[in-house]
Amino acid sequence: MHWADVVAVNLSRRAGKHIISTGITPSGEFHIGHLREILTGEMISRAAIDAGLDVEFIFIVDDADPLRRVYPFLDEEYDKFIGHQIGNIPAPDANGKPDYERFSSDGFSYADYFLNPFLDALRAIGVNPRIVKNLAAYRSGKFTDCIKTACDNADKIREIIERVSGRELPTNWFPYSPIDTNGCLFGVTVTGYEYPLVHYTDANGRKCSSDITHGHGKLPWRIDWPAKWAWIGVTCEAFGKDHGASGGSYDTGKEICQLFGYDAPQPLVYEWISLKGKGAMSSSTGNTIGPMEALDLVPPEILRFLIAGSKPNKAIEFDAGMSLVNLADEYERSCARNLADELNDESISRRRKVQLEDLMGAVRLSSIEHNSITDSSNVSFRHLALLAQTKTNDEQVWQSLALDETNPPSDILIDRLKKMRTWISSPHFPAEMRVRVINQPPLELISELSNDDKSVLTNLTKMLETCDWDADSIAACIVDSAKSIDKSPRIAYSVAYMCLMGSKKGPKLAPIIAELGKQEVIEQFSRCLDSII
RNA sequence: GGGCCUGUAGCUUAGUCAGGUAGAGCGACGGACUCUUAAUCCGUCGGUCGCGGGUUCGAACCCCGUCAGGCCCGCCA
Repeated sequence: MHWADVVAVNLSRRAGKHIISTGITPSGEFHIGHLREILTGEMISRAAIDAGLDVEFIFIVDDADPLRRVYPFLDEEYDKFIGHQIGNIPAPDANGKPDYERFSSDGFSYADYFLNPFLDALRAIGVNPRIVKNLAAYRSGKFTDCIKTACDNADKIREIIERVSGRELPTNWFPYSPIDTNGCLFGVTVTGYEYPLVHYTDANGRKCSSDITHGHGKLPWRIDWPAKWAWIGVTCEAFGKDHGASGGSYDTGKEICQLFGYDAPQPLVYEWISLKGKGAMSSSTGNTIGPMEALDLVPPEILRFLIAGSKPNKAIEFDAGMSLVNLADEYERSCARNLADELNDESISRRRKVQLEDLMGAVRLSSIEHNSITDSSNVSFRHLALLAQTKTNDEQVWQSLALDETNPPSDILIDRLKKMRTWISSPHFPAEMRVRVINQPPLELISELSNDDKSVLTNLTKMLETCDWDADSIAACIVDSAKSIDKSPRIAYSVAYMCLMGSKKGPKLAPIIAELGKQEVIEQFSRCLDSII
């Protein structure tokens, strides 16, 4: 059974409505690591819906969190906003300076600046969660009951965190952080509590009070999280391994949640996505591929397939090079198979059956539209990469695929080709996929040629001299050059690839030769022949 | 220091909860096809399951130890 279906089965033991939750702090550029958070939750939602449950999928935006430091992409001016809630400070402009004008005119915040493009990417990928903004929830009083419970039970919460996480909290620790009169969360020390007021001193030592029912503050993360479970009614949440480690915030949250009179949601811990050969993804070091950048290169269903096809506890190494080709082609191959039929075959082993079920689940959860037919383009990535490189305009590509007005290319295929062209012109496109023609004899390869190979090459060169310069005629020449000495056309293709591209294999050759021009090809073949002798 | 996760074929991995002949996909190799030759089809090769002990009739799986990588024990999410 697919991992998302396993979670759905577990959820079905709990009656009533299910709320599957995800959450991210928009403190900087989003990257595809964040996509795993969202997609893991979304796929559980789909599986739960398929299992007949009443399900809502939500995305909590943690815009009540403070700006922690001036990130490299920010101007020094942001220094004064450190400790301020990111949903309550201006977004950076093109130069990284705070855009006060926009913030005061339409309230466009730092959090919105990073969140909005991510939401666009989510739509493109078929994810449409209900958005819950944390800051607004605090301000509208959604957290009030939980804040009161937390303040009333400060000692119990302290005990839970100290026992479960094994760390000692400072003596002045308090389970609620008010913002000071400037809106800063840092440097504030709570000195007393008399409902509904908390008394505190700010960074400058001034004594102030804050009414906890007004939402001018924030619960620390380890309390904020279970409080959200309680007021929203979250029944399942997928979260990263950082939260999932024992003694981590899920463990403490599970117990704190009980104080709010609520049972913790079903957890699912997922691993990080890293960039192949570059380690973990990090916004601050620039070691990221943003979801938007990824979507320019990778068809959304393939991105879904990446997540759906790996068990959540497996680390994913993403790279936009050869792995992407393999991933995309695996998706296409899987779509082309009739997995249901294969599964019905009584003779397959139990093991095989499990594998087929998992694959079928992964394909099912990869379609952009829930339970639509698969988003297959029916053309392999490899083949499309080749066509996109050898055909300058799209019409020629469609022609080559035998598509015309009566049988037009699908929207998916049109989108794929567009992305393929972007990918080809990007630095991510792998060198081994690039069609490149050489003009020097590849001496090392040629030295291995047999006598048959040499005769075929001689024949081919001669035949091409009198050949009509179109793909069909050239293809015939290639075949005949081998046939004329009773050899497989394979030999002819192989020597031609070696001489023209320096490899033993390659993309469909005749159209490429046709585009190269007769003189160029014959000269290169001749140079190769000369260097053999 | 304490805890958690991961380690299985060249690569990606299933199988570990419930011990019972190590299974796939890709790649590689071989073959077929007068041939969309980076396609398709058929076939073959490939594994001391990180390492060492233990329990057991039997261990990838359970137990102990050990090595490697990652993570948590922050007002971080």
